[in-house]
Amino acid sequence: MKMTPMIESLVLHFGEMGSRWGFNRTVGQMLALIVLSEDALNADQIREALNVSRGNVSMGLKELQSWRLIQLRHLPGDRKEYYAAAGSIWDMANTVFEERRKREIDPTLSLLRNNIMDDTNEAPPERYARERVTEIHDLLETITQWSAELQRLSPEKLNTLMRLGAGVSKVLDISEKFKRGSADKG
Amino acid sequence: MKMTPMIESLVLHFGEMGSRWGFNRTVGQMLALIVLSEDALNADQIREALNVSRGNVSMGLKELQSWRLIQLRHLPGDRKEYYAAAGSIWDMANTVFEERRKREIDPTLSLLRNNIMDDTNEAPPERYARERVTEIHDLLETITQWSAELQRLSPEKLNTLMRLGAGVSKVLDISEKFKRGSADKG
DNA sequence: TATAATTTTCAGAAATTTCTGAAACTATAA
DNA sequence: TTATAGTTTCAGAAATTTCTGAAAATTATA
Repeated sequence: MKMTPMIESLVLHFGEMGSRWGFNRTVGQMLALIVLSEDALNADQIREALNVSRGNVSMGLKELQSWRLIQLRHLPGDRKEYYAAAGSIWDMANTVFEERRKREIDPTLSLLRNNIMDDTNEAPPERYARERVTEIHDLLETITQWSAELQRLSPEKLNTLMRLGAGVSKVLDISEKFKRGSADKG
Repeated sequence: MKMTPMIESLVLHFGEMGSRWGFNRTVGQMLALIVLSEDALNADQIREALNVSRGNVSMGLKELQSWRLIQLRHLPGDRKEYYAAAGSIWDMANTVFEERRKREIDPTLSLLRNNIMDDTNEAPPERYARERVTEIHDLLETITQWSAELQRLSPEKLNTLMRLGAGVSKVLDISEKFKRGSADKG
C-alpha cells in the first residue's frame, strides 16, 4: 500500500496534530489514512503504508476503537480484520466532541461537585476559593448540558443553527420576547 | 505559602487534567493555584506552594501568559512580579476556546485549503480522498465561523443561548419560518 | 556608576510516553 | 487434532517531554 503524495501529506499532518487532539502521532496518522481510504484497510496495509511496527498498529486500532472513530469489518473469504471510518465526517466530529467531554470535563465536574458539597469551611482563604469553584462548576455544567442538547438535535437543525451565524443574535431577541410574553401570562 | 487541603486537592487535580487540556502538570497546577487565590501571587510563592524549581515556575508563567490566562501585576513598593487570573472564569473559558481553536483547528484548515486548491488530480484513489478533504474543510470552517460568532455575542446573550437548552429546537423552527417568509418577499 | 534583587535561559538529568518485535494467544482450516 | 493465519501483549529500547539549578541577563536602587 503506497500512499499518493496528497494522502501522504495529509497523513503526516494529522500525525503532527495528533498530540493536540489527544492522541499520539501514529494514531493520528492511522485515523487520517483510514478516513481518506475508500476501502476498509487491514493491519498489514496500515503497517506498510505508515512504516511502523505491527504491535503499534494493533495498539493504535484499539485506541481508535475506544474513541469510536473506526469500525471493524470482515470481507467474505478473508480472515483478516478490516477497519473503516465509523460514519460520516460529521458523525465523527460529534463523537470526538462527546469523547473529549467525557475525558476533559466529566472528571473535573464530579470532583467539583464533591468539593462544593463536602467542604463547609467559611474562613477567608477557603471562602474565595469556594466561590470560584462554584463558578467553575456552573460553567462546566452549562457546557455539559449544552453539548448534550446539541447531540440531541437532528443534523438538519444543527446545520441550521451553525449556519445562522450573525442571525443568532436576532433569533435570541425573538426568543427573549417570547419568554417574557409567557412569563407575563404565567 | 501553605495551601489549604481543599485548594491542594483542586491544584493536584488540575495538574493531572493539565495534559488533557493542552498543558503539562506544573502549568495546570499553577493555573489552579492562581485562579483560586484571591491575591495575586509571585513566583516564589508559587514555587513554595507547588514545590517545584524556580526555572519551572518561570517557564510555566510564560506558558500561561501565551494562553492569555494570567495577568502581570505590580504591587506598590515591591519589585516582584505578581500574577492573577486574567478575568472571570467565563472570560477564561472563552479564551481557552479561542486559543485551542488557533492551535487545534487553524493549522489544519490552512493545509486543507491548499490541498483543495492545489490538487486537481481526478484519478480514483485521490478522487475519494479529495471529497473527504472537502467535507473536513467545510466542517472546520463552519466550526470556526460559529465560534467567532459566539465570541462576538454579549455575555448576556451567550447565557440566554446556553440556558435555552431544549428550547433551541423551537427557536430554530421560528427562525426557519422567518427565513422562508423573507425569501418569499425577496 | 556599582550593587542588589529578580527573572530568564538552557544544558543536562529525570520522568514519561511511544514504539518495536518476539512470544503468547486466538480462531479457522485441513 | 495439528497446522496455519492472524491478533494482542508487554518488556525493554528509543524518543520525547518535563524539570532542575546554576549561570546569564535584566531591572531597579543606592
